[in-house]
Amino acid sequence: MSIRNPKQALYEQFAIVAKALGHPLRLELIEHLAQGSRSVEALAAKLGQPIANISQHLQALRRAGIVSAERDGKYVHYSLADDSVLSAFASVRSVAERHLAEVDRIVRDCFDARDDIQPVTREELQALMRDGLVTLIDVRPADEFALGHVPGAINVPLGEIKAWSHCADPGREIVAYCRGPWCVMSFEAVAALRSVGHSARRLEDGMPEWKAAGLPVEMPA
Amino acid sequence: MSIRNPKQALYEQFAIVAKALGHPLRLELIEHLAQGSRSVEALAAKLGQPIANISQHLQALRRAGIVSAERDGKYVHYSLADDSVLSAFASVRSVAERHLAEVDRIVRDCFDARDDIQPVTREELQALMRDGLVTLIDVRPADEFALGHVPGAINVPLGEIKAWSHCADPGREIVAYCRGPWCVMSFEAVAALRSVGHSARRLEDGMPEWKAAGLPVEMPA
DNA sequence: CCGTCATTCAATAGAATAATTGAATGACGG
DNA sequence: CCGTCATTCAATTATTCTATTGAATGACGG
Repeated sequence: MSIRNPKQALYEQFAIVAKALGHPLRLELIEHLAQGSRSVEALAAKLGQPIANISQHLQALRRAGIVSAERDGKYVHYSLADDSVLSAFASVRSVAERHLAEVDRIVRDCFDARDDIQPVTREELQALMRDGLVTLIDVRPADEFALGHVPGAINVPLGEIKAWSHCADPGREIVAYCRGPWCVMSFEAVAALRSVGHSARRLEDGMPEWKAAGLPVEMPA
Repeated sequence: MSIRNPKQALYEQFAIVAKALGHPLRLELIEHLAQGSRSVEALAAKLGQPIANISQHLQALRRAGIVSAERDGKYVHYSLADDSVLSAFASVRSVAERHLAEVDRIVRDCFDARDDIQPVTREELQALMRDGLVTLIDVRPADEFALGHVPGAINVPLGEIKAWSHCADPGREIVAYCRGPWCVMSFEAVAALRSVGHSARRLEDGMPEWKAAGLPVEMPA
């Protein structure tokens, strides 16, 4: 073991944080925790993974200071340490988006048919909502909607989008949002709505980014 | 191999980037590359590591889109892909600084004696330089100074600081900067200058951050 | 065309990480 | 106090990562 100067010791700590971000499952955990705090069991169900595996990944994230855990009776609720985690995630994503050819390829293959849909910015949406010009739908599952959503949004989980679209006013534009910038749900919702003749667009990013931008969040009683 | 949906495929790419940041040596490479582009050999010398090892780490960084390589005759010059890398590094650092107790400990143990020195902000420094009130020194090695420095700064590598301090005007405040926020050199320079009676402070962050903020950089012919 | 030199590749051994399984812990409810 | 249930721990195996060594590549200079 070589003698470490303070800088190297610090860099080892920074590396612990980066390493904790360096696994797709853990990134997905962060995305879900960004919606609100969750028990181990709930996260395991969302990700379709064994509980012990999720528990260990969560502990890795906790050791890196990325999430914090709070015991509540039988359950342990995990949540993101703070918004700096989201911004670290966003920075890493930005590097990948700019410089990895594989990211380009995936986006082209899977999202390209939909890239003519210019996302609505948060400012734009606020203006549209203020003027009552659009219907805003939150396509996340009901439990995530319940943990906080954009004021005025109605919850239409992805599975119910087809049924809901028949009742919606066809002359009114629809804006959809979900968990975050690369969450497929809002892409799919917009595609489904457009396929039955609705005018629909995505909101840029998702709920966590809305909240991190300091915009109001509605929480059901 | 399980079937991957597009989101998981993207998250694997993001994880590649984060994983590449997840090693202390690679973080140190990024710090050095942030000063300017470098050959493999030069980086190996700076880090005191075998060339083959550095070469492999650089290739890991390149696969993650973090650095780019350009052949120039016998030499291959590596440089940072762009400023998004610096901001990713900064985000990771920020998470570690906020949430890792070990980072606190290291900073307390190694930098605490100097924490009464409020760093000078970039704006403050610009005003002070405009009014000619301070002497600005760049305590990095001469080769890094040559790759770009703050206009008006004079190069006083750390080893020469003691000798230089005798010639410096004792009535004039000195501001020192180096490679970045946790580069020890400017801390040590300030400590050395204060120990011989000078009034000295650190600039916040270092050269790469100055440049990333869009401020002017002086490059010798 | 050949030697030199910077860099990369290939192969190895050792260390760390990931997923799985089953057992242990710790808190609630009767 | 006992059974139940959410979570964590411990142990195992397979995989990946790291550092080192020595050989291969590729470009320059004579």
